[in-house]
Amino acid sequence: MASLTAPLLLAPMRIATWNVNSVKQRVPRLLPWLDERRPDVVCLQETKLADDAFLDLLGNDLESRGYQVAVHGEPRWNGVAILSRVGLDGVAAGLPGAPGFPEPEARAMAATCGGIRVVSVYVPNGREPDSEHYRYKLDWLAALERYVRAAPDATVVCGDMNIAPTDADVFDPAAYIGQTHVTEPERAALASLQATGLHDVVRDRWPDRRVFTYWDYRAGMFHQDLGMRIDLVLASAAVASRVEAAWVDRHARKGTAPSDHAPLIVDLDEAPDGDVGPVVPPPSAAGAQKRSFKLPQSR
DNA sequence: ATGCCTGAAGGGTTCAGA
Repeated sequence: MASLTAPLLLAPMRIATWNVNSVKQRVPRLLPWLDERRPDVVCLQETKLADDAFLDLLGNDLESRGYQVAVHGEPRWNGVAILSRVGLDGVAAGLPGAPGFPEPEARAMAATCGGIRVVSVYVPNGREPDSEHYRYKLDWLAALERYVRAAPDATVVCGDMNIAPTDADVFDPAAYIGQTHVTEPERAALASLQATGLHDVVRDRWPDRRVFTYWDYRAGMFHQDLGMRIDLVLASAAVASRVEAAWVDRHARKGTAPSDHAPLIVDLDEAPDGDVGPVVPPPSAAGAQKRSFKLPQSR
């Protein structure tokens, strides 16, 4: 009876991740976005809601769309969730051995969806280099790396890493010198995490593009495309080999009451080693990706 | 402008975010 499960494990699958900056405020954007993009698995960050409040707010709307829901939140800050309509098994809230500040915070959860171990993470901000919060961030990242090392072959870490991997991932590297998100220890921690065998699938797909996932709300930063790429989908080889499209859904950052982050969308092919060529993203995303390059602007 | 906007909790403001 293995035939009942084997095809399911190889089914095409759309995984998305989105720092929504309060799921309560984002309901008018989240639900239409789910209907438009139809992701099979969604990792959310910064839900900013306790678990019961999340389920009271969205449980029915998500169930009616076919999603099972796993939440790990707090009343006020942080909070992650995983939505899935391809199974939601082995749900684990939190990150074993992760430090707190001082208490453990709701910054990670994992579940197995469609045969893939999916991890939704909201890495601590770090605030100021060398601060207690910065050290907390680095310690937390070390716990994440330990977790990934013990994870199954098919694993994907999705979320807000709060680190720009390289200078190409910030609109003006000079403006960020000495700031969190770009310091060498943070980047080294991220590189070490990736060195466990995780592929940055959006950058892999757009190696030379200006690709951001976060734009400050202030001063027209999004309109000028002055942002950072700090949200990542990091896929193990078994998952990365199936990627047929990986892009930033800039459309979701536009319009009324957006999050300050855009979602990432990754489509997995059904064939692990198929020879299907790259798939062009939907028109709205293709247009966004074709924006002309701009010189970095000083603030 | 060393938080320009947004959100949360709580209370007439402060903290947090990247």
